[in-house]
Amino acid sequence: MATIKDVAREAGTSISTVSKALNGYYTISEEKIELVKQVAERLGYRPNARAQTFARKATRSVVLLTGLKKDIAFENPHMFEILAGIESSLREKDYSVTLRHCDIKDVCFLSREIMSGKSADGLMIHASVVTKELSMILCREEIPHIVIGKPDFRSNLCWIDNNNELSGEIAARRLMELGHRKIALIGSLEDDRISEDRIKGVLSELGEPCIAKIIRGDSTIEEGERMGSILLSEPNKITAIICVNNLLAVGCLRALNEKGIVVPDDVSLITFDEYPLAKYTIPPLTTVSIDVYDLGVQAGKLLLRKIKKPELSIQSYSTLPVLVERHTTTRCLLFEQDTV
Amino acid sequence: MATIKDVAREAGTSISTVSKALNGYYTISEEKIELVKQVAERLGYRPNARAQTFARKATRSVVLLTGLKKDIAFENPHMFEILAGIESSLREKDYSVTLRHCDIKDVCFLSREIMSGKSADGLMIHASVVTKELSMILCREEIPHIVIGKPDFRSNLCWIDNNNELSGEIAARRLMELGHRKIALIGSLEDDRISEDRIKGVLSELGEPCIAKIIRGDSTIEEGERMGSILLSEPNKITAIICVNNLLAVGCLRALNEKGIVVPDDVSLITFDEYPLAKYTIPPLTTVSIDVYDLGVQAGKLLLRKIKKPELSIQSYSTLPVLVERHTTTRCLLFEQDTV
DNA sequence: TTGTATGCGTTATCAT
DNA sequence: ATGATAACGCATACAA
Repeated sequence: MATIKDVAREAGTSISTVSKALNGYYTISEEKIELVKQVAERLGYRPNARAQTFARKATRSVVLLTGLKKDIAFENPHMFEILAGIESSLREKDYSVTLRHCDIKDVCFLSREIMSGKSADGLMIHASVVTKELSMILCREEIPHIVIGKPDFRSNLCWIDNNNELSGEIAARRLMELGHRKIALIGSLEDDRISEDRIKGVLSELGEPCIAKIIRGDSTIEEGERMGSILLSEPNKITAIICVNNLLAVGCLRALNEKGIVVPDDVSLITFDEYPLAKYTIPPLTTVSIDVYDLGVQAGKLLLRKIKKPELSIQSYSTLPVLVERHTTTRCLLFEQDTV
Repeated sequence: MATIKDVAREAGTSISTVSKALNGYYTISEEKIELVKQVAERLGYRPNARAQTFARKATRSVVLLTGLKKDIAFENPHMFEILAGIESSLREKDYSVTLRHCDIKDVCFLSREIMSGKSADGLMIHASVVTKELSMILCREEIPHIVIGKPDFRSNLCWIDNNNELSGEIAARRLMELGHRKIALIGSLEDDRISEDRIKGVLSELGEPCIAKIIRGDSTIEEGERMGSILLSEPNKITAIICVNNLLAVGCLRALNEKGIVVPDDVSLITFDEYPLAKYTIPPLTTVSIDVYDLGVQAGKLLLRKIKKPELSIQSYSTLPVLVERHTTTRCLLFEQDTV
């Protein structure tokens, strides 16, 4: 295996010239650079990454700390989609991600071990494992980091998340645009923060007069179906329903089917996220979705900036939701006639 | 930041003693080991991983080469579940995985770059990006590797996969056990190797007399529905259906529902894989599934062995399918009466 | 059992 | 523009 020494000898120069030539220092003459590159090519020289890492005092890598228990990829594919995004933006700058399983119990120990052991230049940490203690450590020791998801406590952590409240607003606004004025809302229970945020957004956009009813229950298909039936048995005529997630929407769709109500002609239905079922229902669901891949891309870029300039204090970043209009929403003919 | 030098000075010994004490060399006396550990602890000493990596001439890491395009995590969560398994078995031995996007076009270049640049000790490569040329390189240069999935050509590569043919056999056998003798098979098109393997397994177990019909089509819900209807309109009374994958099963289930046929009382239905819909249908699907996480665990272990002993020539390994009996299969009452 | 000395392959500083 | 050389922090062969 050829080393930098061999290249230097063959090219008749010093190793420092070789190093500079290959790393694009502008103090080396064009001819030397050409020469060195040719020799390197001829000898099949590849810089030893381990030595580079050591000499440069930087690994050009970050580690992602997150739960990786069995079935995680099926229960939470979002995380891996984010990971794919992260990888892409890091790769662009010649950085790499390494994956590390992590409990909430050992996140502090691990973070310390990784950073003080210098096995990575920065940390990405899934919000589900961050603690206040960790937040202290990261900030006090000025560790370049970014949390994936919003921590559920106040801190100086740097985090990135999607904006569920905004998603709620977008869903509501779209229904309004389509002429709907009697809108019901099927939510999850109060301890589901995502659900609460979306509901908040919906309400802020809709205003009281348009809300026909809010109803909450467990986040399952069965509960969605139950709540859907309740909604339909009410005297107040509803023209559209917002379901706070996929499972509730599927359940609700079933309830509508059973009662012979045609979607979207009789009632429009809108929900959030692509996963797990949005495109498999009949008709496929209109949703307000997140570009999770892009979330990862942004997370990677942010962390890279923090690594270059640790004093930088970016705090948080939210990605924009997008409306994916499939086949459960349509113009409300009822009110259409009023306005025309 | 304390280095090994500092520890040596504080402990009043040499750095080599410190190194040995901390790395469990048995030539160091108990007392010295105790002393060194205490000093190290007191100084908060952490070995510099970059220096270790350099001195040891090993990174204790492997890289996973696979496609990571947008939406990959939703289209192919299996790969990430495997990844989680890989991480777990590597972590146990203090190794780590780093993730790297890779096209089929640049897999050779990348593999070479990573290995000759010494940025990893071994390679895991997804079958979808391996080529014959790559296979030559890996074997000729004796690169510790393992391919995730079976390469679609003969080679000396080391690979790991699940056994779809065996899955087919298990599905068939289970239906037989339940007393079914008139069984139909809904498959994907001939170019779908997974489908073909499963069909092969089913046929080998079932034998001609039990097969009522084989029908093939595109791997979509709609096609599954179409094929299901065809099956049901035949005069030959079917008591069970095997669908080669989730989408076809869901479509078939729809066809059955439409005709008012009750599953599993009138007809049993069995399919393969958990993803994407097996547990969301009514009733939830009985499937023959793969423990993908375990597939990853095994892959990790195998690669580790290859790294320790590169001359080892393990060639392939298959994981065992498991029957997940949910609610679309039941005993066949028709034939039950005959035999009792 | 312990210590000395060398090597690992680069990068980077400072002369020239 | 080029080169000599000192780091980088640890592991390890060998000497004691």
